[in-house]
Amino acid sequence: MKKKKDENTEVKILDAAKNIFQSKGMDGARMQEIADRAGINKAMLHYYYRSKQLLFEAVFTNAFSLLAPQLNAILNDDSSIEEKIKKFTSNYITFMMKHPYLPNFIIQELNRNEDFILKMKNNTGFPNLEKFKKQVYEEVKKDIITSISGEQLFINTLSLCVFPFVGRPLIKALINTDEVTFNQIIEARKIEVANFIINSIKK
Amino acid sequence: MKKKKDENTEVKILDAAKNIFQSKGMDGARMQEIADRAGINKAMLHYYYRSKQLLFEAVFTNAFSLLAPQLNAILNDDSSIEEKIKKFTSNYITFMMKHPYLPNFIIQELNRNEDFILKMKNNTGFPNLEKFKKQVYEEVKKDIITSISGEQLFINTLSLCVFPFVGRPLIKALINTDEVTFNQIIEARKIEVANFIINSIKK
DNA sequence: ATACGGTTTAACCATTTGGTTAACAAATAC
DNA sequence: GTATTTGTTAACCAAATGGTTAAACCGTAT
Repeated sequence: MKKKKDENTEVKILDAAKNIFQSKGMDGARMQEIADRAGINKAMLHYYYRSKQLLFEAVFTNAFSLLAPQLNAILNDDSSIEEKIKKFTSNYITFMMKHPYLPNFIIQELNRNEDFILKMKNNTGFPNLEKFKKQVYEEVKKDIITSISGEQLFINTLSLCVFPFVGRPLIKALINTDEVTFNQIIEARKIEVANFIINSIKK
Repeated sequence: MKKKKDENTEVKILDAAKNIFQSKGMDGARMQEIADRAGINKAMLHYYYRSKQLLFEAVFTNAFSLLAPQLNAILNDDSSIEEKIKKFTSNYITFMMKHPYLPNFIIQELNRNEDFILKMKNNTGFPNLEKFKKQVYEEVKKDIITSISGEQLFINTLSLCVFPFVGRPLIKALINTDEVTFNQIIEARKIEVANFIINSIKK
């Protein structure tokens, strides 16, 4: 089987690249460091991925397509807004606790190169908010929840879930707490965030 | 007056460095680009600030001390929690609309080098949450607001204010909107966020 | 006028960095 | 078995980059 070796190497490279890019960013990452981490010669990086830019894009796309379906699945299921909020916050916070590097990586790199998101948008599976927005509109009309736009509710929910991960060092310093306690606070948010939101919008 | 010239240059450098560092980050910034932007010779950067690292730290400290007092002022004044939330969200969002680069810069660089925050903590004027926490505790006890910890309420408030600026490109893509509309949404949040929070915690 | 201090510049330097090459190794095909 | 393709490496390269230096500049005091 001739594929054995190169598949291994290709995966090893991607894993190493993931690790380095996600902790140091595109600009901070060094090709040599990626090669070292993968335990192979630097030339192999170019053999499999041609350039730093392309290797980076592979990592980024990979990371993004890990995050996007999570959003989509919940936004488009058939439960009520309240149910959706509960599922979303709990799932998303759990997910990010497993991949704490991810949100920051994606946000950081999207800020560095805004055009990047366009490539993602063209991918199938890019999250679509239409159903959620319509649903919010309906529930507001039926007086189930207070008057709020789908966009604002979505931004609020996303902010409450993601920001503690992105702003971790800042928040940790501001509330003057250590790593362990901070993780407990995050853990508590799996439920707290949903309650906070629902408390706010439920009539 | 011999100070005239160098003060000008020093300030010109800091301004240019601010601009470059805040849009490209420490790793992405180039000393030559900073010099070009300041309209001076690259050697001057080292004459006034010795190294890239020190120049960066000057910019960072500068940026941070622009943000910190904002927090402190509101957290330590004598109004009720509800008043504080209102002031805080409105002030903070207004502030960030004026400096849209700032939150991302600070968060990005704190993630790159977590030790950095320690230096900031030693500065006088680093925000202190004690009063706010005590106040939340009291208002919960008096049944003015629902049961919530000061930390969680603070994290929620900060998240709702800051995240839309940090995650701007991502959110813009997700809610599928253009720059102008997005700015309107942000503008609306000056009031929306406070209402959202107060709705949630007020009994 | 001249000597002196800080300021500014062009040229230079060592190192790092992304990327290439040419030769070697190891499968696979014939 | 041998030719051929694929995978891997060490050595190399040019460009970029942070930083230095030595000389020039310029306002001021003597």
